[in-house]
Amino acid sequence: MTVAPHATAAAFSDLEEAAAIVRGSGARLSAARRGLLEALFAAEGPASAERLARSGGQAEAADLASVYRNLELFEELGIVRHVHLGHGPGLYALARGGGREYLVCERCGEVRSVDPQQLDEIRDQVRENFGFEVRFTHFPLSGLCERCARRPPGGR
Amino acid sequence: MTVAPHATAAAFSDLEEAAAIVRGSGARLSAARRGLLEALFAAEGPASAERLARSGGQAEAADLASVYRNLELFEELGIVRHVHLGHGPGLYALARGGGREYLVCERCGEVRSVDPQQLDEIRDQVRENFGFEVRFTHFPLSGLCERCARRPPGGR
DNA sequence: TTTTTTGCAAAACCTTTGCAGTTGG
DNA sequence: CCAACTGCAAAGGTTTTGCAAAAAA
Repeated sequence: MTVAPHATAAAFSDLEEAAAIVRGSGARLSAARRGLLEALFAAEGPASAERLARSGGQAEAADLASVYRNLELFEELGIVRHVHLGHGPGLYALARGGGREYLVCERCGEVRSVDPQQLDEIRDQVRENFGFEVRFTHFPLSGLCERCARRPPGGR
Repeated sequence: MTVAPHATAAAFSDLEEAAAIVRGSGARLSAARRGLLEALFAAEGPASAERLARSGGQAEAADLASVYRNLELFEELGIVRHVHLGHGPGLYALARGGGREYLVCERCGEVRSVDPQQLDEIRDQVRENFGFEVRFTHFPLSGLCERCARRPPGGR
């Protein structure tokens, strides 16, 4: 239930800068870590550990255990963030640009990624009514997309 | 990712009426199912399959596979609903009284269950801005509770 | 009796952990 | 060289599936 404590968002705009953060933390920049950074920069959206392991550059997929360990490290360093979009594995993405927030359709699985400020009005309202400081970065805003909301329930 | 299609919420107010729904659907009212219904009615809040299996009335815990199969059946019949409150197992509760919606604190795990109408203002706003029909019955509204929001990040 | 349901065992899925060997600095 | 890191293998927690035996109608 509890979320991993993540450092304040790191500032980096390319692979070299991300690598520098790793080195700067005292951790080693191994081949596996470089490969994982490549995979993260190559991904267009949040990707599973499995998918990142396969796209690391090398022909053979990287070891999943190491991928998870390194994603955890990167998350502590503020390079990566992970999100749970419904059921299925957690998805990891670079923690750039203030982060995205997510809306997911429970019925069809459609994922909409939005800029945090678009949700500020809603954030204000939840804060007023419940004292909750809402964020949809780790668990998304969940509901029915426009299309699914129009179809009657039970329809798949 | 996709959510099980659930029938329109069934109307029942005690174990006998829930049992009648099971029978009425053509399914058999076995001892295991009666025990699971008892466990559901005895639970004060959403409970894991594991916990329900242990509290079915009998001394020995019910078989988990059967519990999951029956919870799925009950969900199709509109007797039960399940919710994912953060990490950890799914939690199951009777689908009575229009259902509750949930706010969960990402940091401390605090769960706040609220009446759906308390969220109508927020629902309206999300519908206007994104066309999304939001509901926090299956995946909760996630954020920081008042107390945690005041503590600086990284503090566990 | 016949069809449904159970209980057990096994597997599937995602993630974590232990450990001996390898590698980065 | 030595601590940090990897790869493999195994286990952990949750949920699903296959199947023969048991129970409901």
